[in-house]
This record gives sequence, C-alpha cells and structure tokens, in this order.
Amino acid sequence: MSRIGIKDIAAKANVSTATVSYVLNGTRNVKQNTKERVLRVIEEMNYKPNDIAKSLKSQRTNTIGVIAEDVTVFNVPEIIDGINDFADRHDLHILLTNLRLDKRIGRKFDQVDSYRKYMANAVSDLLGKQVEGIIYVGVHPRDLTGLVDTSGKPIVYTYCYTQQDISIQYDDEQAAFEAMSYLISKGHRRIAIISGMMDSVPSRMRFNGFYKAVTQFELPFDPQLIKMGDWEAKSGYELTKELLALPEPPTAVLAMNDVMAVGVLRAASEAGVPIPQRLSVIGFDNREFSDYLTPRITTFDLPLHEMGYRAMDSLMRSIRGEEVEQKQSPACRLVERDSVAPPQQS
Amino acid sequence: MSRIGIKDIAAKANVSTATVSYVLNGTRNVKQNTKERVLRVIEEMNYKPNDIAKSLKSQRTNTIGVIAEDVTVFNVPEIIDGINDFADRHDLHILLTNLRLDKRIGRKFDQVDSYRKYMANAVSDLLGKQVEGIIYVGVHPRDLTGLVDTSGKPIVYTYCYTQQDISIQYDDEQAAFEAMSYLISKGHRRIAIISGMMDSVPSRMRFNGFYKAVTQFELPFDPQLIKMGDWEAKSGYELTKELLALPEPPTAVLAMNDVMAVGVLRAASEAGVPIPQRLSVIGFDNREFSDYLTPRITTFDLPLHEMGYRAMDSLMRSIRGEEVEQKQSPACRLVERDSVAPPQQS
DNA sequence: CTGTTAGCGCGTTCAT
DNA sequence: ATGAACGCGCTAACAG
Repeated sequence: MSRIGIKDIAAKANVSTATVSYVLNGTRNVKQNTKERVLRVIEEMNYKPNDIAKSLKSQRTNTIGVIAEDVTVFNVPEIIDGINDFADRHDLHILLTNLRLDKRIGRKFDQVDSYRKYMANAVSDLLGKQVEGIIYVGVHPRDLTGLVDTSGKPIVYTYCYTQQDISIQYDDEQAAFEAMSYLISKGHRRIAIISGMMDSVPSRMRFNGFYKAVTQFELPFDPQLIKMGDWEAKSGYELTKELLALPEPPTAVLAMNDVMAVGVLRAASEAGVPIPQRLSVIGFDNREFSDYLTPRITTFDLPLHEMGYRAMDSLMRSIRGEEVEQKQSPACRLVERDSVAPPQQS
Repeated sequence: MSRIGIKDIAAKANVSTATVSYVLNGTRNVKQNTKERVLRVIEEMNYKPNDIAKSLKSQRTNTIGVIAEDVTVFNVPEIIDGINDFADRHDLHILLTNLRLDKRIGRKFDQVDSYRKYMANAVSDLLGKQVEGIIYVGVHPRDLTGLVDTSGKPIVYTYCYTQQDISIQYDDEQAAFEAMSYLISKGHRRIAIISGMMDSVPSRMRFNGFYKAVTQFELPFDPQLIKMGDWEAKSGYELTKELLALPEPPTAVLAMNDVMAVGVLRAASEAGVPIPQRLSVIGFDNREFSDYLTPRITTFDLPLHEMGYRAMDSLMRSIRGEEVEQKQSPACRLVERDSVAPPQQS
C-alpha cells in the first residue's frame, strides 16, 4: 500500500504539486475550475496529506507532550480529559507518556533517583518528537523543582509544581477552611482532623486551613483532636477509634481524603456510633465510592477537569510568548451528602 | 530552542553530516578518534535528532495511535497502562485520542450517528500523523463492525470487537460460570442473578454462563430469581427488595457489576438481612470501592492490564505481517472477600 | 576501511 | 499556475 502523495494528485489533475498544496490549504487563490478538479481527484484517490512532511517544513507539529506520573491513579484521567477537551477545540494532538510511577516505585516519592531517569527519558523522547510544549501531570502534589529539564521548551505542571514554572494546583488551604466553616455552620465546635502524612505539602496546607478556621472562629484548640494518618483507610479506622475513646470525643471529623473517611465509618460503626447523628464526617476528593458508602459521605470535589484544561490554555499562551500567571489555584467544591448533621444536644 | 541540527554538529566537528549520522546510529564503522570527537560535540551542544525528519525518510514513526472512547471510565486507564507497559519495552510512542463519549453522549451507545463523526475524525488525524497502527479502547463491550475505516492500517479492538478485526475481550461467559461454581461450592442452590440490560452483549454472555451452571449443576430453574437491571446501583437496590419479598428468597445473588452490588447491600441492610449470613453477594469488575464497602464484596477482577498489553502485542505482530489470533479472551479472576458464606441451615 | 557528496522523502512557498 | 529550493536526517554511490 504505497501511500499516494501530493504528486500523484498533481499528475492526475494535470497541475503542479504547488497548486494542489494551495487548494488544500487555501493559501492562495486557485481558479474555481482547477480547484474543483483537484478536489475531485483528492476525493477519488482518498488522499490524506502526510503531517510528518508538513511538520518538517512548517516547523509546527500541533502536538503537545503529556507526561503522566501514572494514569491509573484516580486524579489523572479527569485531568487528561480536561487536556483533551482543550486539545479538541484547538486541533491539537496529545503524545502521552505514562511514567507508571505507582506501579514501578509505589508511593516512595522521596526516592527521586529511582524515577529521575524515567522523567529524563520521557522528556527527551518528547523533544525528539518535536512537541510544542509539555504538560506534567503528577499523582501527588509536591515540589518537583530541578527534576525536569526541557531545554527551553515550555512546560506546565499540574497536580504538582516547581519553583520556576507555571503550575496549576487546587487550593488545599481554602478547601480545608471551607470544610471547617461548613461544620461550624452546622453547630460543631469540637472538630477532629485526620491528616495525611505531614511530610506532604497538601497535608500541611490543609492543616493550615484547619488551623485558620480554629483561630478565626475561636474554637477551643485541643491537640488530642489532631491525628496524623497516612492516607490509607486503616489509619482512618485506627485514629477514629482513638478519637472515640477520648473522655470528650469530637462531634465531627475532617478526614483529608475519602479513603481515610472509609476507615472513620468503619470504626464508628463498630463502636456503635451512628453517623451523622453522633459523629459527622467530611472527606476529600469526591471519589466515586464516597457516594456508595452508607451513609453517603460529604466531601470536596476536585477541579480536575479544569486543571487539565487550564494547563493546556496556559501552555499554549506560553508557547505564543504571552505572559502567564505562574501559580493558579482553582477552587474545590463542597459536595453535600449524608455524613454531616448538627451535633446532638447533650 | 533546539535549533541545532546535524550540520551544526558536522561543522563543529569538522566532518560531514553523513559521518555524524553514522556515529549516531552505528550504521557504519567510524574511526574511534573521530567518533569520540563527534560524540563530544553532540554532548556539548546538547543535540537531539529530529524524529520528524528521521521519520520522513525512514517511513517509520514508532508511534501507535490509541483511540479511547473515554479515559474517565473505570476500565480504560488500566488498559492504557498495559498499552504503555508494552510500548515502554519496545520503544514505541502513543498518540492518544480521547473521544470523550461518556461526556458527550452518555450511555446512548445505540445512537451511533452521534459519535460516528468523532471516530472518523480521530482515525483520519491519526493516519495523517502516520501512526503505524491503531488500538481502539471501548468503554462497553459491543460490536463495532463497520464503524471505523482505517484504510488498511492495522487496528486492534479491546473492550469491544468487530466481525473482521483482531479483538481482545475477557471471557464473560466463563467468569459468570465460575461465579456460579463458586457459590455452588459454598452450598448455595437457590441463586438469583441481577443482570445488566439484555440488549448488551456481555449481559447475554454472562447470562449464558449462569444458565450453563444451572443446567450443569442441576439447580432448580426459577424464573423469579432472574432479574434484569440496568447496571446502576438503584436497580440493584430495587430488584433485591423484590427478591427478598419472595416467598422463598434466594440465598445468594450474583450481580453483574459491583455498582449494582452496592444496591444489593443497601436493600439487604434496610430489610435487616445480614450479608453474608443470610444472603451471599458476588459482584463483578473488582472496582476499587468493592473493598471499601461493608462487608467487602467478593467480585471478579478484569484482566485490563493484560488486555492492553496483548492488544499492543497483537497489533505489532499484525504490523509485521504475522498471523494473529482474531479473538482473544483472557480470563477474569475471582477475588474472594467477605460477602459470600455458606447458606444458613434452616 | 573511513569519510564525503548528493539525492531522497513529502509537502510548502518564493520567485518567475 | 509553476519549477525548484527548502526543512532535516538517512544512505547509496563514490573517493581516497
């Protein structure tokens, strides 16, 4: 199946290749007569121009490289969807590199050396393919400064960030503050928090939001209500058992992700503590399952699609040489369900 | 800007471009001396060959087009991960097209005309980019015969199929049969099934597996135990209420997906029927949340990674002109958890 | 055996 | 409306 080229068309239509090119791209006026003839031949021969050759001359590939740390982690597909949404509207193509970090190194993000080479290879491949820019999609918000060298090509980070590039990451602190405000508006004063690990930036930022609410609303600050988890259900379970064993247990728990909220539910159920009547729970991430649990848990939805879309938008602006805001933080959105109620009068 | 080309290297190293090319590709012997000099200059100038130009000449892009019906649907990321796994090992690149069907048309897969144009565009774009083959990743197993024309380029379907191309789809019938065998081995004889909609091929195949077990193990066939759901939790909930209201309710329920199993759990809980003591439940898909529910539900894991990996393997064989099995059906795997127990003696 | 020259792949675009 | 140069790297043919 030797592909038919522009010169086959030119020959059959009795014109030069230049004319065919002009007809195809509307780059210049062509007599209606010949134009139609050319178009007809193109149709007949089912001709498709070769974008590779076109790119070589035009120096444009209309292709963006996307490096995803791991497409199987829950936040990534929605971000890619946002990227595609933008790409569709602007006739851009996506060259996807999946680092498969979760499969290859698990959660050991601190062991940078174990994946630095994957990143370098990915970038190198993408640059070789002449992508016009790169979007880096993390699986865990963290500082990646100095890890990736794109030799000058624009790059935008999302779900992570660096000190010197454009990055898009939702506002952790604001979301935690809003969660607290919501619980407080329902009448809660004794609110516990189950955080992620404190070596994680979002953990600390969400804790800041928590603490800001504590001071701003003048809640009693009780260190016993502050528990450090590890993002997994089991830690939510165990820390909730501790909380419920307190002489004066909290009336509400803010879990920093929905997975740990699962543990909260389990511990409460085992202890015979009904949710939300005696304990309110609020999660984070709006994972699909948060709607399947009993009770359905109130949580925060992440602006993942928007992050992908804005990453593309920012990248394209950057490619065009426009000024782009370095840090963008779209807001999370409260999803009210059944796991929060006013505290019981006692 | 990586404006530097092979001739810049050649100039600086005082050799011809041919020599540089030979050094880079090891296509011919080059004197150790000059080779080192060239390599040094390449290093110094941080030169990266332009794959676009290379592809134009070599007629090979090492790029595979992947068309995903919707990357945000649960089965797709794992399949893509399998595709990437293979691609990594064979130095292939992935040009990803996300049709976004779930967002654009929802579940109305029968309305082919509403998305035929998206498919055609996707294929056309990919062919223009000179991909060496295409993998089509569905979100719902169904027959796509006649929808996609790749003008001769190899294509492999996964999580769906056509009458004339290679396709990889797990074995629905076998899985349903195994689910039944498992329940029967636990002592169940009165087993209900909550199917998906019967206009769906996998529904019918799983039903075949169910029925095969009924006859093979000589179970009483009671049409009241056969319920048709619509894949959503609500239908699982309502149909289970009907089942529990039966004069002689089933001791086990086979739900054709985990989402409907959520409904089963809810209905049982409301009716005060403990699971698994008085009702065993088995799901399908091994969705993440199936491990977070109470009780954790027993289900079937789908070989998604393997499907992606094998799709790539088959595609590459096909590209090389080798004979490839047209239909491949990797097996699903039982995941034993807490929602199945022997039936209560009554 | 090592290195060079020149044409090619495929479409774009300038000068004629 | 056309011929021919061009983009960038590969490679056949040729020279030393």
